[in-house]
Amino acid sequence: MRDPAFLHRLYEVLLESYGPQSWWPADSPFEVMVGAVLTQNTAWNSVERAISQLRKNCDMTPERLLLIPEEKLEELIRPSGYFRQKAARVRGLCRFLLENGGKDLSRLAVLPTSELRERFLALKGIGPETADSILLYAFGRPVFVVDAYTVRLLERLDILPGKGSYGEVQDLFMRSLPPDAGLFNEYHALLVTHAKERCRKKAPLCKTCPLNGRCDFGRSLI
DNA sequence: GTCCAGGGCCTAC
DNA sequence: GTAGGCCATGGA
Repeated sequence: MRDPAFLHRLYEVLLESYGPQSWWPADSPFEVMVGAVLTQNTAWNSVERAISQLRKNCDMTPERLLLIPEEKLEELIRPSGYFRQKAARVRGLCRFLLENGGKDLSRLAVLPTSELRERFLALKGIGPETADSILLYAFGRPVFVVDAYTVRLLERLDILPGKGSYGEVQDLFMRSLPPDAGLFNEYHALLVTHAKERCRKKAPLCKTCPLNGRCDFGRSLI
C-alpha cells in the first residue's frame, strides 16, 4: 500500500491532464438515474442514443416513462443493449420513485446516505456501482463510485492491499480523501476519461500516458 | 470475425 | 463468498 497522498497526487495529475469533466451528462437527476442503469456494461455513445429516443417519447419523468408500453420501451432503449433487462430495471426504478414522492425527490433527499443506498440496492438490477452513481450524481452525496476501470488501474499500479473488491477499492478512496461530493464527482469522471483513452484492456502498457515521467509514483501509470 | 463497453443476477461449488 | 455463464447492441 502506498502512502495516502498517492490518491491526492493521482487526482491532481489527471485533472491537469484532462481538465474538469463536468459529469454527469444529463438534464436532471432522474435522467442521471436512467442513464446509470442504461450504461451498465455499455458504452456511453450507445446510452446517449437510447436516452435521445426516450426524450422524444416522454418528458423524462417517472410518471410518463411508466406510461410507455413495455415493448415500446424496449424498442426505444434497444441501442444500449440488454434491452429487456434494462427496460424492466428502468420501470422498477420509476415505480420506486413514484412510491417515494415522484420526480422532485424531496422525500428521498432527507434520508441519510446509508439508508438511501440500501433503498436503491434493494431494487432489482441496481448494484453497488449503479447505486453509488445515483447517490453521487443525482443526490450529490459524497460517495466514491468504483467501476471496472478503477479496479483495473489500481491493480496494475499494484496499490491494492487485497483482491480489489468493490468495497475494498471504495474504502481505499474514501479513507484517503475528504468526503467531498465535488471531488468524488470529478475524480470518478477523470478515471473513466483516462481509462477510455489510455487504459483499455488491450492496452497493457500506456506509453503515452500523461502521468509518465511527471509523477513520483515509482512507475508509470499503466 | 473478434473484442470490448461507465454491471448485475443467478447458479454451482 | 466467489467463479462462471448470461444478458445484447454497436463501435473499433
